[in-house]
Amino acid sequence: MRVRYAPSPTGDFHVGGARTALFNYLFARHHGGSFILRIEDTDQKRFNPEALDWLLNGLRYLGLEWDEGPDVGGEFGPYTQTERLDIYQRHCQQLLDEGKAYRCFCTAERLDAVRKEQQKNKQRSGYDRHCRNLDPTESAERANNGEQHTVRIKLPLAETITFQDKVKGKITFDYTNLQDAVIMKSDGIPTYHLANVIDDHLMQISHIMRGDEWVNSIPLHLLLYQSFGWQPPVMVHLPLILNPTGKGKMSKREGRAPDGRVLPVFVRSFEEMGYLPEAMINYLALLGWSLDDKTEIFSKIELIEHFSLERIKPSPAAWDYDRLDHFNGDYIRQLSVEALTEQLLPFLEQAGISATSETLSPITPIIQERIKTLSDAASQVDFFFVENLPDYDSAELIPKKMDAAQTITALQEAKSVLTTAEFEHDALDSALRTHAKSVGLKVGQMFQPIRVAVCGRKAAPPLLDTLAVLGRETCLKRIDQAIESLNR
RNA sequence: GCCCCCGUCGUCUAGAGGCCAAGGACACCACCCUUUCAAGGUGGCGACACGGGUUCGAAUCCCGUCGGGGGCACCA
Repeated sequence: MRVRYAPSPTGDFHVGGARTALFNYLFARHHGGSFILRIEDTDQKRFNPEALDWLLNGLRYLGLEWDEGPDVGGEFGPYTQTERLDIYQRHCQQLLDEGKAYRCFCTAERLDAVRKEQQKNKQRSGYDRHCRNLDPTESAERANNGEQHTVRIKLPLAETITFQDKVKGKITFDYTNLQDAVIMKSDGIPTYHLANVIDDHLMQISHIMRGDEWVNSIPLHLLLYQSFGWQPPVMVHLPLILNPTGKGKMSKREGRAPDGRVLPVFVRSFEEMGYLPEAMINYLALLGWSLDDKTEIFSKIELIEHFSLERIKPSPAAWDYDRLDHFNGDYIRQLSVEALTEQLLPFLEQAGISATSETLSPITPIIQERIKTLSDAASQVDFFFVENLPDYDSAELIPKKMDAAQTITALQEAKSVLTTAEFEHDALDSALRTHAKSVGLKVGQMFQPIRVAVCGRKAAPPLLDTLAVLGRETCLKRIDQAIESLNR
């Protein structure tokens, strides 16, 4: 089994592409086959020099290592199409010689005009086969004289083709509805169709696994295989990923949620936001594939073990950010404190918080179940790392059914406990509870003011652990500041 | 417009004629736990697009309608 992921380096690495790469990878690993990376850079106009790095880094982040590719080589190289132009030329010439393809001298202007006319007359748009029956000798002569031309494949004029797709099942096309597609552009670079077919054959690809948007070109590709006398690979077309709304295929550009939150679509963005590769892979695998009616969490090893083409669904699936967040939170909670601490450090630094393994590790366990992404941590731990809190919001400081004066009293009572208590969870717990009770306060009436005084907000990690980490000095100082703020 | 594909809770899905008065998960709601926020637990809301067949019996098979998606480039 040999499969390939063959992206075009025109833009950033999209999660849709990542899903395709993942399925190819899982299939290869499941069967002990090879996963090949091929760069289809035949579109010079849209080529983006950064795209290759984005792609390679993205695949590495996801942990989808490839066996053959542009950087690692392999016995079927080169793996970048622009380095294989002579191969395409040779094969194209063969089709020309055998009369299976023909040169087209039509100008872009003429093609435009034809298309416009067809649209005006509500006819099917497509090439009118103007050059199809040019005399071969004349055609060769004009080409030799340097006349600009493309090469088009000669489609059967009346024929129907039926083939099997592993996901979709039987599909039938009528060649009459298709047109003589360009296989070689006038600059001597092949189009996707030609290069893709030649490479898949030469690289001995056994299964073509790619997005659904390609099904319409299967008849053309099949004709190409047939023209060369080659056996086509097994076709596997993966359902498209739709926008969260279910409307249209997932955007190629990052969007924004109604609340202003960025909606990432690039692998790089998810990485930067602190999504764990394990969670990404788990989520991605379940978009269009499932094992059974209950298993949700899969490690990469388990995915490899269970993956099968038969269980790929034919219908498209909408992207669900909430579900991804759920998976990511789950994987974050599975991490050891040490591992999570190390993963968190770069994200905190990014946010301008200078934490270290030593200062962060006591905090990690108390925020672990409160974050969905690694970048969420910054806004949760910030108060541990600042010298002075921003001004207090007295509405938060003062508990319901209490006033400023009562709150000040509560804080003063708390202070008296914290001045002497041992700064450790259990000791603080019993000391504060007992004292609150003895001065006639409910636990919450004392805890809320302390929490806000110390953390600067109501929604915060567990209080006692927080106090213990912060230490006596800081806690007392912040409580004083809170009292002062209430007196103002 | 033409061609191809798809159609189970809002979303991801299980379901390959009787095991389904349709199961799980996310989201949402309620309750429990609880010092807040989470996490966790329990419960709830919620779907076979519609209409015809076939069959003793259909979410599952067939046809049509409707809806959705994709493709119709010297882009991939």
